[in-house]
Parts: sequence; structure tokens; C-alpha cells
Amino acid sequence: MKLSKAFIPTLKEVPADAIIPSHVLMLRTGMVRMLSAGIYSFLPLGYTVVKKVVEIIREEMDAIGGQEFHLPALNPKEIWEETNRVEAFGDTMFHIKNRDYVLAPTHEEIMTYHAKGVVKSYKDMPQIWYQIQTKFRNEPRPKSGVIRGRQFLMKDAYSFDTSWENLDKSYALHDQAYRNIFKRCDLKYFIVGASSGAMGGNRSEEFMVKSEAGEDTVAHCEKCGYAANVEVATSVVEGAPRNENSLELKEISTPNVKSIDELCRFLNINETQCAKSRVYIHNDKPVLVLMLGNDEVNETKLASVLPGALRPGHPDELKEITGADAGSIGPIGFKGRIIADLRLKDANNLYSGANKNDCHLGGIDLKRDVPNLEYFDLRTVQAEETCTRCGSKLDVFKAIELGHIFKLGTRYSEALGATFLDENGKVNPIIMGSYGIGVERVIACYIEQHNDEKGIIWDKTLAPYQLHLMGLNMKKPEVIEASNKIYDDLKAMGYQVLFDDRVDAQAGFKFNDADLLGLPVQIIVGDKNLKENKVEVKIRKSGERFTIEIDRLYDKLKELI
RNA sequence: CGGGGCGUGGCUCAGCCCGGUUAGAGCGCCUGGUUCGGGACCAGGAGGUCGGAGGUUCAAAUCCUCUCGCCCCGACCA
Repeated sequence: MKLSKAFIPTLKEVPADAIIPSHVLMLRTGMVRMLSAGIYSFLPLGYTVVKKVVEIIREEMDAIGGQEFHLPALNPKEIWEETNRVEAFGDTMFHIKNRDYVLAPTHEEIMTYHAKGVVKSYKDMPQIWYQIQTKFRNEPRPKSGVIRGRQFLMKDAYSFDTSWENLDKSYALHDQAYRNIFKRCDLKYFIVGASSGAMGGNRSEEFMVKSEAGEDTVAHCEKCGYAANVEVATSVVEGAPRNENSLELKEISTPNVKSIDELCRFLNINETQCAKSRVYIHNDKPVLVLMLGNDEVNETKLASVLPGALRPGHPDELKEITGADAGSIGPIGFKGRIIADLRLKDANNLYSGANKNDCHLGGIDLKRDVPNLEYFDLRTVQAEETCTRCGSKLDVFKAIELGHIFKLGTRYSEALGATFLDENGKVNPIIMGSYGIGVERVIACYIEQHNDEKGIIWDKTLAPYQLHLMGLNMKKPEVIEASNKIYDDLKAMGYQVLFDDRVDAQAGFKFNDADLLGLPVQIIVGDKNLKENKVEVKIRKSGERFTIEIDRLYDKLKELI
């Protein structure tokens, strides 16, 4: 492609709205332009990269026996009502105004619909069906360029099996395919155990890339490799000590003391002597959640302990339920279910709210004073805590979710009646898995991991072109002739070449554009080197540059690309 | 949805607080010329309903009200 003819609108200045490197660079290199919040147009250069990623995904999915579909994004709402997901997605799902259609945010329902009545026998399975297609989600807050958009490309795959054991096999195939895909894309990633959330199912793992722009937080152990989303991660932490003698319950006046920190200062005690109370409304009934000190309630863990409708209580509800405002609530005299974090197991001589404003109770013995108290792991892992597997310290950081694999089970097949007959002629629901990859995220994450102050650093695998040929002074006949000949030769050899043949651009301008676009190898044709029949080659990644005779260039390129 | 910020030629921004020439700069773009291996220079030129609507005023980019859009933090999130 000749740059003089190409639509590759590079920007010299940093766009005001972009913060993270991948977003800045995708705009500056002319890969994308924003149309509206969270909605991006891919320009030719960006779309070329999309096609490369898609092709890698396609090859690896085909390699595990996947069959590619192309489903409609426009779906009848009815089918989503059968699985209750219109309600589950809520405002995140786009609804069409003038017909009862929705824009699909994922495709479990539609794939299951097609399996129903067609995949009827155990002999018809296993099946792996996938597509690479646009998804629509009405994100309340799109951010970070293409990383969180309202419309995005997703590879979504679905497996259909006759048993949980066979699902394990399909799941393992996808796990391997995903490892291959991300490795080929040269991404540093790791795999974490995750919560399956609204997708349902009983097991899921996420493929994560460490990044400050990430929206997930993960705990990771460098030493043994343990990695989990903090939604589900666990660690070894000391519980509150149980003292030999339990003190008597004692009411203490604590005017204007609201937080645990204030309480510790006021009474000159340690936070591990305090039980913090949070009230949730679970299926319309209040539940008191006790945490040690300043530990935060992990609402994902809480939701798995309290399945169903769950939300924090409103301030006015708290007053009505407990007789006190947040900050003075406690377990003694609380009417309703009480659960506590494991760190509080059988602790005594604790301080907590007295369910009376400006009052706390001391000398609380959970064993003595809170009968039938249930303990669960409810806290969020913090950095520097101890790994449950190997005993070393956990690291906690932000990460971007690139892919997610779920063992769904029968949730969709049961809801939609997708059943099969087994060897014994018995009717069973199909056992399903679902597997997603965010295509744009692969690109954005690659750029996050491969850039410098000059621009992107493409590896040959994802680079939109392999070679960046530059004619430095395209008014000089010898440069025109030599660079055009090299361009034609390289194309004839099958290379993908971007040829900066612009007549009016200065050398420095071309160099900077080349470094910005970041194609792996630059070939620089200038009149000085041409006098010795040479050109200059620059490796973008290392910055290494050398001159070489034109005759030897082609052999050298075989080594480099 | 809550908090904060911002909307002025294609891009980055100044002007607004304190209303008053023909609304500015740099980059980019067009024409001509010089330059030509790390984002050149000279001369000339095109391009703006100041996000939109309403209001105050003799007079609004500037003040007021409403509204739309965008960014950041939070909430939410597959």
C-alpha cells in the first residue's frame, strides 16, 4: 500500500480524551475513530489488525473442531424471556423501540435454540459452535477506548455435550485453544479462577492481562502461580484472638463515633478488637454481616452465601430495622439472621455497635452472645497477605479480562428445552459450556504491552503490514526509481508492505510516522546510501539500524520476518 | 445513577471570571517558491451557526435557565 494513497490519518498531537496508551496510539495511528461514547469505527489500518486477530482465533477454534456460525445480532425478545435474561441483563441490554427485538449481548440463547430439536441424540455430540460477531451492551460507562465499548467484536463459542465428563473435555480444548491464541498474539497473560456471575454455571476461568486500565482486580502468587479474581480469591489471615476470659457486656457512650478508625482512637483499642456491621436486604429480609475491623464485605462472596435478591440496606431502613444509624449497629439485639466472616470465628471481648446511636458495646463474646452465628469467607483479599497454597505473599493488581470460559451446565438447555436421548433412550438436557474472547481487547492489550514513547511496536504476527518502506526524497529520480523497484520486488515476494512514497513529507516526518505506526522492519531509501547501492534497515523493536546492499536486502529480510 | 471536568475551524488550545472592534494562536490543509536523513522555512490563501434551545441586555463565545454530547472518579458489569 502506498501511503500517498492510503487513508491512514495519523495524529501528531495526543487526543485530549484518551488517557491510556493503547487508546492514544490507536487514535494517533489512525486505526480507529470514535463515533459516540463506546462506539468506534475501525479505519483500514485498524481493521487490518482486526482481521489478523480474527484469523488466529479462527485457526485455533477450527483446530479444536469448532464450526463457525454467523448469527443475527437482532433477536426476538421472546427467546430471551424464556431464560429470564431480559430481566437479568436489565438496562445493559439494548431494546429496539418499534418492534419486540433486542440487540444480543451474547448468544447462549440463540445457539441453544438452534441445538434444540436438531442435536437430539448422544451420537450428535460433542459439538463446538462458534462465531466472531458484533455484540451490543448498553454499558453505563464506556471507557479506555475499545476496551469497554457498547458495541464490540467477540468470539463466542458454545459446546454441547452429553455429560459433565465430556464437558470437561470440551472445556479443556478451549482452555488449550485460548492459550495458543494469546501466545500467538504475544500477550503476557495469566489465568484466574473467577465468579461466573450472571452467566450461570458452576465453574469459570478468566484469561487476564495485568494493566492499570483493567476493571478487574486479581490476586496472584508469584511463587506457586495461584491466581484468582478478588471476587473469589482467598488468603491466609489471622483471625481475631480468643482471650482466656470473656469480659462482661458493657455499654459505652461514644458520641460522634462512626467509623472503626474513630472507635479505635476513641477507646484506644486495636481494629482487630472491633466487629463491623453491615446490613443487607436478602429476599426482603434483613441480614447482618459482621466483619473484623476494617475488612470490606466482598459482595460476590456474599451473594454466593445468600443467593437471590441481595442489596445493601438504605439508611432509613437501617434506622427502622436496628434503631440506629450506620456506625452504631451491632449484633446484640439484632432481629434477623446474622452471619460473620471467618476471621471473627469464636472471638470474644469485641467492640461493636449497640443498635443505639452514639453507643457501642464492649465485651462481646460471639460464642456466648450471638447464638447460631454462621461463619463464611466474606472478605476481600488484600495485597501482602499469605497465599493459601504455598505460604508466600500475594500480589494484588488490576487486570483486563481478555477471555472467559464457563462450564454452563444445563441452565440454557433446560430453560429452552434442548434435550437429547442417551444410550438408554432416556431424555437428558444437553450439558453446555460457553467461551468468549474480546477481539478489540486483544488488540488494545497487545498495544498496552508493546509500545514506547514513539509509538506502537508490532510483532510480525499482528502487524498490519510487515515492512515499512520509505523513500526519503521522492523528488530525486534515483530515489523514486530505486524505492519503487524495491516496493514491487517485495510485493512480488509476498510481503505486506507499506510504502511511504509521499513527495512533500520531510525525512523526519516519515521517520516519526514510521516509529508511530511501529511496523516491525523499516527500509529506508535515501540518495546517499543509494550511491553505494545500499539502503538502511531499522528494526523497530530494538532500534538497531544498519545499511545493506540492495542485492542482499531480500535474503536479510528472510531472517528478519 | 452520584461526584468532578470539558464542549470555540480537521487537531491541540487561548479568549469567558470583569459582556462592547472584523473571534485568535500553533499544528494541519490549498497555491507558489526555497529546503530535503529525525516532525523545515518564506509569501499568499481557504476554513468557525463559539454543542443546541431559550432568556437577560442597546449589545452575549462571555451572564442566567434548560438541554445534548464527551472525558475522568465512583456505583454497576458478563
